[in-house]
Amino acid sequence: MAPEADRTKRPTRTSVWLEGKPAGRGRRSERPDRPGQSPSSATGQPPGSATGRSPGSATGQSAGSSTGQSAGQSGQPAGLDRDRITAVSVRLLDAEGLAKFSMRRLAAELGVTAMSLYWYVDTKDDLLELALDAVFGEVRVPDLTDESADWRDQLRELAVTYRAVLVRHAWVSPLVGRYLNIGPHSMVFSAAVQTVMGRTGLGPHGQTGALAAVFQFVYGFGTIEGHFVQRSAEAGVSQDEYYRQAMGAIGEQPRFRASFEGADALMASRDGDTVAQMRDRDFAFALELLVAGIEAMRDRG
Amino acid sequence: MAPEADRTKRPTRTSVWLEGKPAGRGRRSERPDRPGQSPSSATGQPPGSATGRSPGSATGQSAGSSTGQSAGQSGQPAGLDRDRITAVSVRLLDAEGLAKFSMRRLAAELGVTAMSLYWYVDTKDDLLELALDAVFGEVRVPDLTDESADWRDQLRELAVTYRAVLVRHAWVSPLVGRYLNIGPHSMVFSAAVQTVMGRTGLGPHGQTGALAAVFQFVYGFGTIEGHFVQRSAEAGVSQDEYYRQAMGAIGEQPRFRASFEGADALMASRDGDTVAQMRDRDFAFALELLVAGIEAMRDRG
DNA sequence: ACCTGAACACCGTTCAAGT
DNA sequence: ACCTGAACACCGTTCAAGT
Repeated sequence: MAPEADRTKRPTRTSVWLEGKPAGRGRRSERPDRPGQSPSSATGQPPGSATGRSPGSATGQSAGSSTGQSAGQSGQPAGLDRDRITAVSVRLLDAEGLAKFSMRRLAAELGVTAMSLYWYVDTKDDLLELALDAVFGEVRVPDLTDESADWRDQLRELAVTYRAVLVRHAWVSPLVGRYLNIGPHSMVFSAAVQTVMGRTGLGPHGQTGALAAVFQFVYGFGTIEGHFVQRSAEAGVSQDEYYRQAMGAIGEQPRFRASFEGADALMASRDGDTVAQMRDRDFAFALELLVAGIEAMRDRG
Repeated sequence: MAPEADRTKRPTRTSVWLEGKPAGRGRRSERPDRPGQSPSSATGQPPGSATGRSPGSATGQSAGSSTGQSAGQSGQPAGLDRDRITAVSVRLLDAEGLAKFSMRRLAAELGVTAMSLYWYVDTKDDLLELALDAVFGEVRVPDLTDESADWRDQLRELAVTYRAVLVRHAWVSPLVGRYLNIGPHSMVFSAAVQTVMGRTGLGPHGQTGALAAVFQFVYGFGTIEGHFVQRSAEAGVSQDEYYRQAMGAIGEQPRFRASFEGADALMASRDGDTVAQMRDRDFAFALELLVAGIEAMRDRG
């Protein structure tokens, strides 16, 4: 048989978590060539549960350069491993954003050439998947064995903790859409979500619908909020100052004069609140709205 | 006075829509150097309303190469303008995705060099903002002057049409978070959203919270759905086949055996439905949940 | 007024080679 | 086993120059 045209350069394999070798230390794997995109992405949230091997502290502190045994210039060691690479990736993504994150930049931070990284991961996407799952390790999952707990409280806790992750790590949002999210920490989170939804009293169809309502809302909210927080920080001003400047800039445009009463009214109704307070209040209200909505749909049969 | 250090290469100016010259044909503008990020990004949705100059049909058909008067090799004309560039950008973004969209690729499609484009826009970001607003021209806005209309129907219509845009153009989602969204079409949409929220009977604070609940949900839902649709298309298989393959690939992994009953149960409960049907049902249920939630919060005072 | 060529400072990734 | 240098095929953008 003639060699099958070799299709594209890289055989499709949609997730680091679907590698040949199980626990994944180093070593370029044999790339099982599996297709796929998870049910999570079809319905809005991942399937089962899993155990998590912790990747050390994902959010380190020193943002200088290579910490520890750097290899200098020539040949060997350098003390790399997936966990360290992942941790430094998270730090870099937090500090400089997804757009500026590159294999070369990361390698420099680790005191190594870009090509060294390819011993530990197959692609940049693999690295981002690892970073993504690492920050899902930050979610606080409620005690699911507590039979007496109110599902409303558990749902609120999951929503709040998911929002916090999205805001702390603005780069997470685009990746959630991009990958399977079947890493160990992601699985713990989505298993918790499903368990809690199971306690609402809704039927199976209602559960998936309500799950989408709640967590797609949190995803959207946290995404926009994270962007805003990051932009203000990059501009070196407070969120309130940033907000004020933006409103001013838009208001100055003659194009917008006519259509600006709504925003002005909103501005006026602030009553001295900060944008952070306004956002928190919106989030809290929306969450109560969703809980009330679940109850209403349940009572409706 | 000495020249003020010249900060970065490009003075900050956060939106094409905040250019010096109003209607924006060609000509590198004088870059007013304004700061800002809109209130929309703080609260989740833009401010006022606006009128829209239509950029021709944003979604053209011929996906070959330069349509019409191409300049060949040497000097002049080429028949470029912002509307044509925007329309071709949308076509290219739809066909090949945000990741593959480049100034050079677009220029080739227009039969021109990349540098020509910089006569019409200052940056790639400007171009993406124009494309983004162009597809917001696809939203169907309900008749807001109809006093007898039910706000529930109008809210559903806006949600459905926003979802459709996000799914048809998967590249829209990351851009919504990135830019101000103060283009004419975006403004029409958000003004409609605010008008309809004003009819729910909620107080001002409730309105912004409920607005976030509904439209951040739609944003999240449409984002994930758009990704899934695009991935299936790229893989050249139906959505159902794609879903099946993904489940199979994950299920094969021993790591996931233990944690897979939940997903299996979900799989079994499908009863022969397609993933598209499941998604539509989830969306519809979530939307009714949100409407019921708004009513409950309103009656709660 | 509108378009181009060459150049700068980047990318992700492959491959053959070093130790 | 782990790391590197050189190279390939790309990026966005600037600048001086063409017509």
